[in-house]
Amino acid sequence: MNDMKAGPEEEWVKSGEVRISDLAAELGLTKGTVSRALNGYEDISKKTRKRVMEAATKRGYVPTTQARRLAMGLTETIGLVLPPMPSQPVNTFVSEFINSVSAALHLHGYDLLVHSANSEESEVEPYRRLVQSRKVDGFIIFRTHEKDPRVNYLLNEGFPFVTHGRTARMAEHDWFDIDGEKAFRDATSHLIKLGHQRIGFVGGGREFFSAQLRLKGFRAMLEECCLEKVPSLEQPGDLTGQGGEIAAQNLLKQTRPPTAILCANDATALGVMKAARELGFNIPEELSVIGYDGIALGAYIDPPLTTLTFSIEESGKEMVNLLMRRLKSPDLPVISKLASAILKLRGSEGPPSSIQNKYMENCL
Amino acid sequence: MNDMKAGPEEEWVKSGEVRISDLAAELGLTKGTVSRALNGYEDISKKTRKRVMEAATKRGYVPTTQARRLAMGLTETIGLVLPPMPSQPVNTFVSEFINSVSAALHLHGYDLLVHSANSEESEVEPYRRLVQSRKVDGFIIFRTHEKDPRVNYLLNEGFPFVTHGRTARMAEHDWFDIDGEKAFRDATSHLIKLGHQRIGFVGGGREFFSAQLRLKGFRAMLEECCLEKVPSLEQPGDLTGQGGEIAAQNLLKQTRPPTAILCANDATALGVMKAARELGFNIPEELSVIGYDGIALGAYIDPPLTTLTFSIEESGKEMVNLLMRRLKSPDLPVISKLASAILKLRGSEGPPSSIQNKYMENCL
DNA sequence: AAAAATACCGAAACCGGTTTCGAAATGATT
DNA sequence: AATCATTTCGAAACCGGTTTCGGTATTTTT
Repeated sequence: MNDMKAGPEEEWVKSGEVRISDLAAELGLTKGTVSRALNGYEDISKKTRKRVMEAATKRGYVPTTQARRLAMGLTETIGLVLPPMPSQPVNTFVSEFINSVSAALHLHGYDLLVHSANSEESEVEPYRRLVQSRKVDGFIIFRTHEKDPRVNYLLNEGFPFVTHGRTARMAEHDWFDIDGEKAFRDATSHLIKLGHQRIGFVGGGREFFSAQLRLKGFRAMLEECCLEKVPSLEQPGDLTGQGGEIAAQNLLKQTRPPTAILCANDATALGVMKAARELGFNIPEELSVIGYDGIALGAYIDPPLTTLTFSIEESGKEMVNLLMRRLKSPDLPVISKLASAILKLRGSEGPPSSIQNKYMENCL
Repeated sequence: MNDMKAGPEEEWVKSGEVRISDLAAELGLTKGTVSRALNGYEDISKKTRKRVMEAATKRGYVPTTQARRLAMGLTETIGLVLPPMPSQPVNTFVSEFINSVSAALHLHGYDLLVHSANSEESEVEPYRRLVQSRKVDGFIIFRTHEKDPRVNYLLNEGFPFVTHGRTARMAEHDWFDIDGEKAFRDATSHLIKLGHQRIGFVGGGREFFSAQLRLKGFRAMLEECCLEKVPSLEQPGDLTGQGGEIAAQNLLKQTRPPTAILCANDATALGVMKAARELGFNIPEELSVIGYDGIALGAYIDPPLTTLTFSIEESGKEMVNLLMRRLKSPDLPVISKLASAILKLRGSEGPPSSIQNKYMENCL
């Protein structure tokens, strides 16, 4: 009576009511024959196949996934466990990543199971549960640690997975990563060419391998340009805005504060900028800041955040490719892919206010 | 030889190798008996039950999820379809939401299947596929439209779901929502009390019901305070930073620009602030800006963004509760829950530079 | 035209569980 | 001691598909 606007009333059977046995009975065939007809087996005559397929589309038959998967002995599902979210999640990365992974998996007929990690239990526990209950065929892991218990567990189990980021055992598993070392070499080089000589660095937690590599790139470029390494200019962080604030305070309250700060990610950079403002530093005139991640938000702040950026979509796609390959042939040799980040100049960096290039002439 | 550091070598059976039939054979029982023993049926003697459970834990038996679900005729899986991401996703909301939903589902033994929407196909297509292939028992839907094709489809199918946000057919389905109308009444009232009389509004797309309700709250409070409604001060947006920029330009280039702008979400607010800066408006002295969402990043910009905020974790939890109830008893009457947002003052609003309270005395 | 090869489909086992039903063993009742 | 009620478990069907194997019907070969 009152649902006239609910759209055109097509002659519509409710979805998912017809089983393969119904179809078989209707056609005077057996389940097996229908199944083979639909799955393109060669031992079915063209005539019957056509008959079957027409009946299938007409009746809207779609195989029950659970049953098919049970029979075939696979789940066609990939697990992704969200790390416990920090209290201040600036994780625009995560949703984009999930999106791209999910889309890429879909092309292969796979589903994405997203599981949240309970921070009270061990990090590997969710993985253990998913493996034991056979809910997934493989994992996508991100935010790797150098010594990663998840990686250890899965390697030990011989369970397929791909990581976003390297680990101490990267020779033993497939991985995809952004070349953070090169990225930070580039960023550091950029700052040096602008004339900076005292450059600060705010890292991620020591547990994250990627953060270490970024630090490594930073140090390498300093050395290459004959700039002395000042330990007090290297501050630890935790990849959050708050961590950035604290680190920046430590840096800027020094007697000789840096004229530029490199940050392990954008959230950190935002914290650094906040602290800098509060301490009266103008950005970029008195302090250059560069982040890492390329979050869209960075373009909207003042000044827009210069950052190292990469394609999350590509990351997801590549990782899925690696994983699919592994699932198909578990014994293939381990491979990996290293993509590079690009420096997106947006305005939070510039030449230092007082240029003193006394060391510069020694280098390029 | 070289894997000595791979952790203590426990005497460990590879996970997931033992089936219920193995267990049964080992115990001299049948599959059925073992199954009933493990599932707490009353017709199993305490002695056997104990024997079975001990053997199960000893051998590390965990039932294969696929098989159990097939037998029981349910998937214990909830689907969540990500809307096609705008090119500039400031979607910190999404990852937090996924996280909280996933965690809540886990408490009920349910899994979360995250599916990405292909922007080239119809919005309901992913839902249709998931329903037909019987991959999920229900859906979590967010970002509802007033006339939402997804809702129409699922209602028509009689398929369980809960929405985050209301729809035109909200009387027919369970929903959870934030009271955006009240939120914007509050925010508007706050601005009026500060002395603002020309207040701009940047909405979301007209397709989003929530954006309409926010507009409604804005208008209602204006009227309540006897401020005239100026159509040109209501600008459409699209919930992105870019949309905010354009809308702000339209507002601020008017001969009598507003002294405050309310935004349908934080991303929009960031775009507004950017445009305002570029047009030479000081925030908050010459222009107050208020957003909606409470994204953590808002605290790190300059000035920190005042915003309407709510608990995403609570949202996820409540929605899962509603959905679980529905799955248990499909015929229960529809219920809904309305939570309220709170105005988090951070600094992007203040009194207008030139206060002209000529209308104020008529009202509270 | 008989024999051999091929095309095509039915029957049945299987994936790994759950659940119903009935029978045997045990205990309680008269 | 015979009858009845309970406890306890085995047997088998079932969930909805896939896949192997073998047997007709048909075609090809000689």
